[in-house]
Amino acid sequence: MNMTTAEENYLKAIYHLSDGGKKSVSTNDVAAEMKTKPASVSDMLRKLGDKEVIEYRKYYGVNITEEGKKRALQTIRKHRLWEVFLVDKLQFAWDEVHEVAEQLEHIQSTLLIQRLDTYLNYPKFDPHGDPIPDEFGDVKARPRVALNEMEIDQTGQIVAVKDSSAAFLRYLDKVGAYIGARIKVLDKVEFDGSLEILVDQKKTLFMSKDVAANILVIQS
Amino acid sequence: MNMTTAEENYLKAIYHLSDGGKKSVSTNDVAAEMKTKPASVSDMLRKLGDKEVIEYRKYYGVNITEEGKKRALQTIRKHRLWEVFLVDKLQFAWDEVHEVAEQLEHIQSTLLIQRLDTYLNYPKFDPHGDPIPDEFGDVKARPRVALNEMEIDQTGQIVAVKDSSAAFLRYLDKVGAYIGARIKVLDKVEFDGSLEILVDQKKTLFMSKDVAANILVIQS
DNA sequence: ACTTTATTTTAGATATATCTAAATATATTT
DNA sequence: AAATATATTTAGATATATCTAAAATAAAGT
Repeated sequence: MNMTTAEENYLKAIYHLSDGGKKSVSTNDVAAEMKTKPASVSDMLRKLGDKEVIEYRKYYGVNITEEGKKRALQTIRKHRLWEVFLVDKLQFAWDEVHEVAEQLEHIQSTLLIQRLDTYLNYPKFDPHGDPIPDEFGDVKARPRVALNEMEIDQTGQIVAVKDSSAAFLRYLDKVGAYIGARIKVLDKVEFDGSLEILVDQKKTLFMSKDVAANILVIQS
Repeated sequence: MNMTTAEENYLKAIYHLSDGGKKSVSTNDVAAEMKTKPASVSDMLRKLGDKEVIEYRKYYGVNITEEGKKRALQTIRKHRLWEVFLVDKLQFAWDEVHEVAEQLEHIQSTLLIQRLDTYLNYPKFDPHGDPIPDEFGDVKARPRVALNEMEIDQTGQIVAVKDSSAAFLRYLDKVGAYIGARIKVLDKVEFDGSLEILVDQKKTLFMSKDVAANILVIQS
């Protein structure tokens, strides 16, 4: 059962919005994510329901099925492999690749993806640090480390905080070190363990060892 | 003015059938080439005519315009660059690449094609020996050599004959050495200059120096 | 519980790309 | 020049993917 490009894109959006199938997703949320109208989403949900990649109850939103999850992960796998190709081989910057990868992910050829994977030497993470599912849809979770444990020149992405008090989150927000931010350790002061951090390739900030110890990072 | 994948494919077919814009092309011929019905072709020709990439007079077939030629050549350029990528980098066999390249050629990104061209080291010919147009649509003609002048292990494609008498063409047809056939010189006999030739990677045949001298080949 | 608000679906369009069947135009034959 | 054959177009469907406007349903507030 083949899916059109539009169907693949909707399924991917539902997968992401549902946090990998954990939550159910509303029509309105899908419409916002896809930058289209709820009416169009209703049409598409009916179709995806018919294909049994989602479970669709009218007026009550959708849940992705196991089959749907598998298919979404295959599309994500293709997207991220192409991103690695564009950055590693064609010298794209990591923020230039998304639009092109959105197109490339819909190319249909199992052989192509196998060969590309081999050619790229079986990468486990894309240029944004996101994990690449294997051909069975399994994802390798990247171990999280506290920011203060990272070495100079190492890069990563902020994924969580240990201390989630409002005051701490306000501070993080203020300095731009939000969840999802790309960071690089520019310097570490031996005396007090404080760090100099580059956030999103533009903003530099200093933080104490205690603050850094509360920020969890996946390395890339 | 953007074109859909279907429009690009029709335009490419018309470009090939018209021999690069030299002849006009009939609706039926396009239908046969596209493996579709003449009625569908009529619809599409009207649309391509509106976009001024072809000149369309009802009941009298089409001629491709200069703008249409330029666009067809860009699609061909992309197709052939992707073929080089698939063969050189991903280890595809030259007869496995067409279907995938048909999809890849429609990816829209000028930067992607520039970078791919650079990455592949500006190839001038694809794995089938066909020339790759440059970004302005200019094509480097590959010099043609007589088959008897080729060395052992050299490969190429039969593109023309010097003696085009019916008898000679009948002979070529009989042995499978038609225009467009891929050939490889397996052996040359020094005594009489006769050759052993592999045709289309399957059929071996022997031919005299005189016959070979009348066959023109582009090398690949 | 009833009313209001927000969300979601349906109905009816539009645009692309295709088809079959019927009509029409061109080309060929006698 | 009329009849026949071939090629081509038009008319009317179908399927996908989208939209707007109206109707229906669910959720929230009083």
